[in-house]
Amino acid sequence: MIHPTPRLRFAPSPTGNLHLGGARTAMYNWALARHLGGAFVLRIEDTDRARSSDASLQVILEGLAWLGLDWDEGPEFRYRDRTFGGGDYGPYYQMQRLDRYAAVAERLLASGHAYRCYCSPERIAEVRERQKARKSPFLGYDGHCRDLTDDQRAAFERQGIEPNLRFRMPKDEVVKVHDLIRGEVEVNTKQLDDWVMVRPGGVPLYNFACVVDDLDMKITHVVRGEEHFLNGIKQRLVFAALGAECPHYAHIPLILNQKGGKLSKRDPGVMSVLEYRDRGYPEEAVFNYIALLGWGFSGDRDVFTRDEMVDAFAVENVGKAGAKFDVDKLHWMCGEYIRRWSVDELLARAERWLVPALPDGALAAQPAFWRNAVACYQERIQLLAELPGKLAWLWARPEPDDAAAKNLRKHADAAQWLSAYADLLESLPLPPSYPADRGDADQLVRLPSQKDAPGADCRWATPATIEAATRAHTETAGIKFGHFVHPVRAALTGTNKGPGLFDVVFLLGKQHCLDRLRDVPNRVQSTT
RNA sequence: GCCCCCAUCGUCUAGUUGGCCUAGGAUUCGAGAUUCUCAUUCUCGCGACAGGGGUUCGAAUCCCCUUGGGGGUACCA
Repeated sequence: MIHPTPRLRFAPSPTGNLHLGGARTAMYNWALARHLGGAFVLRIEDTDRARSSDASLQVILEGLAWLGLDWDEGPEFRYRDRTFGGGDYGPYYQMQRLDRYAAVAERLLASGHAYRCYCSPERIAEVRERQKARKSPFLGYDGHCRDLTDDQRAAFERQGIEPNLRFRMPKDEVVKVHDLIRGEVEVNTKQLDDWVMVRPGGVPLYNFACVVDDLDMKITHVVRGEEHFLNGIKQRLVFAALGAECPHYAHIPLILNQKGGKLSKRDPGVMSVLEYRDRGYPEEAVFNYIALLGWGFSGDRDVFTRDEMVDAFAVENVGKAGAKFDVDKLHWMCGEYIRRWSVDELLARAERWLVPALPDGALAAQPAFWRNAVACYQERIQLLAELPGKLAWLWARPEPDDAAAKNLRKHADAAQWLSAYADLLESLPLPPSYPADRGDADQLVRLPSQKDAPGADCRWATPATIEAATRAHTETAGIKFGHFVHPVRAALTGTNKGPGLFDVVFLLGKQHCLDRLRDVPNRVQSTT
């Protein structure tokens, strides 16, 4: 009887980074565990000592934690204010469970399900070459040591050859399995060879260690990539040899890169999840997006919370076809989440990118100012990392880009417009330029919306009053407002895009506005 | 080579027991509206049941073949 409480696990090997594919597998296990009210276990399969590294382990733990895939049991790990892991079925590192594997291996050896193999790697390779040469439909171990006599074995031992342990696969047997995703599948064991369970020296290999652990940890459902499908057959046979029932298996299709091939290191899709974090992808967006890779939340909604996902999730509904990774939609999703945040939330999330980019201590010194600055870009970014670059014109005099320079030259009178406008702004009570103390201006005025701008008694020129004055100015000067705005924005920000012009003027403050309006056109002309 | 799996707009998908599908949503792309630019928002549009055979009164939905993809075939996981 399978354990009554649903128990799922994600069992990565710390031999590389955690990419979106692995994260999705972890997520589906996590979601199913939560959906069923069971436990989510994290187990580290570190038996490949040559390739396992602590760095990889850290990336995996942190990546999972970042995405909010909290594990009930497994390695203990602190992330922000929470501690994950622990549990009564440990240890959760396979290299700490060697005695368990040895004990089970002994059992299998005694029952005849396993046998010692003394073949050298060279001989194995030779066998394979010969098989290939004669185009054998079967490639794999030939069972050379499958039926060694005691004498033969003793002879090998005397030579000092350390054997590995192989699993004695049934010959030509049809194994019928029910996969939660694939349905009924039949596999003939003649495709499979007697695979190695334990290396010479006692470190187990995947298919063996995995079964011992799934058994010991009372795992009820195994959700993993379809590359493990045949492993599922091998593992099922080990469970049977042990007289145990195997868990439910669900083999999900892989995530494909944009060309339809396997995810490779050079594809953006295979960045570590921590790289996504470091590039300013909101974790909710990444979570939401990868949930959609192979699974549909509903017919008419793509954006949902993690609780909603847990509520709706069923492995049976995961598609059978591989899904291609689409950066465009991920980026859209990121923008979608950023726009849904409050401005304060955005500011808090952006801190990590703002602090290193801004002058020392700037953020802490004038939070209201930066709150306004950031608010102007909430609808204009998809990744948090874009913020410093977008805001740079505020503290560094911008070099007009090509499009902006063009706007500055477009009208013959532009230079005059700018200097006249500088005179106008000079007469207005603009807030002082950053980093000077801007008084209460930033507290009183909330950008980019002018809805909650204060009334006429505000001692500062607000975007609304600046706009009114500007419109009046262009009207008397006989300048078309639409034409006027472009060179001004170009002079002030160096680009032809961005926030409303009067938000720009308000944020920039008096001195910077005057400097740029009076200086930039000269510099542009001199460089052309 | 052999084995297994898959197949709806460019992409992610809805379509669960065949009829309500002249195939729905999202994204991308195109057009328009709003507007000081960009962005947001809104409206409209382009765009798919891989092909061929069946079964059936009726198929995107069931069966077969072909084609096309993916995976496996380790002393990796």
